[in-house]
Amino acid sequence: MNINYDERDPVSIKKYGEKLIGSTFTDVIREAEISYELKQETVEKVNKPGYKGGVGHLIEKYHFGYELNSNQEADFPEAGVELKVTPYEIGKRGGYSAGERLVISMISYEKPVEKDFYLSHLHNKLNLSLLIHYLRNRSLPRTAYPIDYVTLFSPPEEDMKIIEQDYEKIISKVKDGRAHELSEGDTMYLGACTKGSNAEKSTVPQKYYAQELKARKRAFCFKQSYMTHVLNKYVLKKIDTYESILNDTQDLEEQSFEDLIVDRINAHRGKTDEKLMKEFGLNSRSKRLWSSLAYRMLGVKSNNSAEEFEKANIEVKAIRIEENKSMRESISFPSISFKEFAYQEWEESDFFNDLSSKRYLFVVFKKKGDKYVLKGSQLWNISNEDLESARDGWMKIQEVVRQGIHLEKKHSKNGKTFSIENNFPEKSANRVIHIRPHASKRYYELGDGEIIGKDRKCGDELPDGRVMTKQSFWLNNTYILNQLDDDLKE
DNA sequence: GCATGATCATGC
DNA sequence: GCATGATCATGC
Repeated sequence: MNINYDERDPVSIKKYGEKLIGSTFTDVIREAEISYELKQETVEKVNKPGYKGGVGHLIEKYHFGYELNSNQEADFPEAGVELKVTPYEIGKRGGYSAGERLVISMISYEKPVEKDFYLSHLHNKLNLSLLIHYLRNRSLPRTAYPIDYVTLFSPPEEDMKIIEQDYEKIISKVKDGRAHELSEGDTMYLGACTKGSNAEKSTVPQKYYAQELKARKRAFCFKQSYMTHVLNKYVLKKIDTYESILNDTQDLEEQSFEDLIVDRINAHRGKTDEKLMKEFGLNSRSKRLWSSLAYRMLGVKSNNSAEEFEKANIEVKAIRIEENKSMRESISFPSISFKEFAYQEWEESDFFNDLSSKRYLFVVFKKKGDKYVLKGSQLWNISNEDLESARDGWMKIQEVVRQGIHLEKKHSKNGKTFSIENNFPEKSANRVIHIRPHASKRYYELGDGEIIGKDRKCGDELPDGRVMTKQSFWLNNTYILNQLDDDLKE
């Protein structure tokens, strides 16, 4: 490959990058100006199961011809362009999503924070990126992944406003010596994600602001949900399907996005479900009713989704509190694949990624007579401390799966029915999470040849080959109730 | 009254 | 067809 581009010109860099479209990483290595032996070695190395985050390096080194640097400047300083090689995936239902969050730069605990976002090194790095998207298909070796899209991307002004607010929120924790309280779910589009293999190895003193307190190593990133939006809107150029909550960026001059959405809901405090239904012209008592009410209060007219919420991974969750102050439902997560779960690291698990980066907008209704009255709303995400508790529960459940779960038939007293009991920790064993079935029918293959249930799709294979009904992690209803602001519970 | 396994039912 | 919000049934 003849390396030929103008490193001062973003468009020239992009044009040169576009030569990659249609290639795989094997092709990139094949074109490199290195010995045959080294090429062989490189392919082998990249395809090893544990190989980390390096396919981007192949492109930097062999296609663009520069050595990687981890300095604070952009990769092409004269053009102000940062090169980002990042995966995307095609879901079961044909939707496109970002494969990962996009890491931008480390958060330093050793230097004073840069107070002005627009003058910060971070802004310099995220202002203009050359995104190179490859399709990740886990059934193929890594070097066979195809490079499909090359796109210059700058966050639009309305996003930059929110990114700035996110930045302020993150640096104010660092500045207060509270970096140990940072969490990716604290913010909207720009997150503070963990870095390093795990908490034991990657916790360091907050040298500049609180030497005595250690905090997890973290980096600024664009959240995965934000990158999914970028992929669909700017890379694939799909037509926008989500309504916005913000009318224009003016909305953010006076208050933060968080305050704005909570205020919009809270303006309706004290109204009954009946009254709200009438006000918004909703008449069906379907299971969508509660979230529909929330979106209408937010000013979203048609859908049960909003652009900002999709980008920020905010989920609207209606919470109904009974007259005895209990809450019926726990909050479910996508079902588990036991074979993956059994030997996964916590911070690489789907559950961790989901739980730590997700935010909920709780819209709380309290039962009064035969009606529900709106108490208000609260934007919530799990604290770092509680995430540790969840980790503890997760690991105990994982241990049961590794040991080989006990499954036992238990007949009811009259002998007419039976259930399959397991030895997962019970709900009360962990403050934050529990595990429970989530499928339309039960399905078990008990290993002795006995099959219970008809629909194999409702089951999930265990590492030892047996099958049990699909299970999900749930946030305990008692925990959620405990997290609500006092005035929402009264 | 709650825990736990099980299932319903809507909407994409 | 499937994910997921919602709810049920049994037993303590």
